[in-house]
Amino acid sequence: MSEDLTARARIRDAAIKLFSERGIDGASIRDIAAEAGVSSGLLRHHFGSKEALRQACDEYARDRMFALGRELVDEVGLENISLASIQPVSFPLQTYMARSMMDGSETAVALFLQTVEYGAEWAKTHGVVTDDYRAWSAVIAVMKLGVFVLRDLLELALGEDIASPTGYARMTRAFVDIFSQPLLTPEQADNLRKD
Amino acid sequence: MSEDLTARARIRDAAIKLFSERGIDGASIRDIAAEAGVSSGLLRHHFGSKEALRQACDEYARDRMFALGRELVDEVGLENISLASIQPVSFPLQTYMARSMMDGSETAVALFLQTVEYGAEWAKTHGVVTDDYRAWSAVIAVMKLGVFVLRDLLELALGEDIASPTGYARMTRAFVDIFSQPLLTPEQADNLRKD
DNA sequence: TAGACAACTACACGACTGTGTAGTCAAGCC
DNA sequence: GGCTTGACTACACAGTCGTGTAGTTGTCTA
Repeated sequence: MSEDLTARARIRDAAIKLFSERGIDGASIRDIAAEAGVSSGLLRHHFGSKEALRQACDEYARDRMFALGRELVDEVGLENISLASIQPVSFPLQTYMARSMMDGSETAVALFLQTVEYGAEWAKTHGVVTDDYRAWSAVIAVMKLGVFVLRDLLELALGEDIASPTGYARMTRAFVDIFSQPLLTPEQADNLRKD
Repeated sequence: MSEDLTARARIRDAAIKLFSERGIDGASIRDIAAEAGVSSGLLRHHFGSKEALRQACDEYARDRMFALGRELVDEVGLENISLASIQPVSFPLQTYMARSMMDGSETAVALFLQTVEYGAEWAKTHGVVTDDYRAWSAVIAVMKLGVFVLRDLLELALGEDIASPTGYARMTRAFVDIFSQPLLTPEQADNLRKD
């Protein structure tokens, strides 16, 4: 939250931080203003209302994430993206977006539905075996969001910050381990499908 | 919320319902009292404070879930439990517990850590391939909780209530599909592990 | 130099929060 | 009968919330 940002940008960054940590209702405009080092009146002057501030944060986070994605693809090409390299910037944005989705914000929910749609298409064209691509994609999507929304619990279980290099590596490897081996045998799967 | 329950039980059930839907901070004691059909003073008379009410709900939900699990194992044996049969009763309790975990309640967080511990042991004894059982179990646990905490989003994507028979079946089958086939090839997994 | 206008602050408002207090009412016991 | 006790309600209190309003400052420009 450096001083060379405009007050408007500092307010927006503070809002993204506190909304992420406490949820929309849990972060008051007075807290956000204090975090940004301005009066609550100035927040109101720049954004009009708490709801408008939240919308501005949503759109900023969404556009910034898209821009980051494009930059990365342009720079290094799609096939050899290093997850670790984008993490420091994209992580707070993803965390905010996950929380905003949970709180039902319009822009965030639209992005979620779009992601589910994309995931379903991906599954179709990549040989995923299911007869309900939408459900498959939706469940994957909420499970992924769970990691962001329940970050505190995850860190408690791991004993370290998942934004730290080692914590992030442990989480990433766990994902790889989970999604590279089947947890159910074909027989177990068939049995469960009968219920 | 039937009338033949004691007022204390009605308040507790109403609290579990509203805490689940709106989170701890989002549900006021006046709303809970109204949902239970009593005055807010009576809520206070029975539970002393909002915090104590939340603790009572935590312990009730935990004990009830344990009891349900025991009953089920005693009745039908471990190997042929039908998921659908316990769903109507256990679902609200799990939803409440997930939300309470997210809100950082002590009893709920303790249960979460216990679950992660149990999951790690399960992975060890069931041939899961990973060199960080705790991380593996923790990530699985938060992903599973994500489904409860982000239930609204999931239902929006599916277009139906996941407590409905068809919605619940779609979700369960998606889980089966996801966890019965690897999403990453061994080569992809090895590449990601190098990051 | 005067005026316009954006950036910014201070303060008061009504609504809602959890909590505290006083009191009513009916059932059980001496 | 009187008396205690637990279930229950009504209401007031202080604090915090989002919002509204009035006013100050500084900078650009006609």
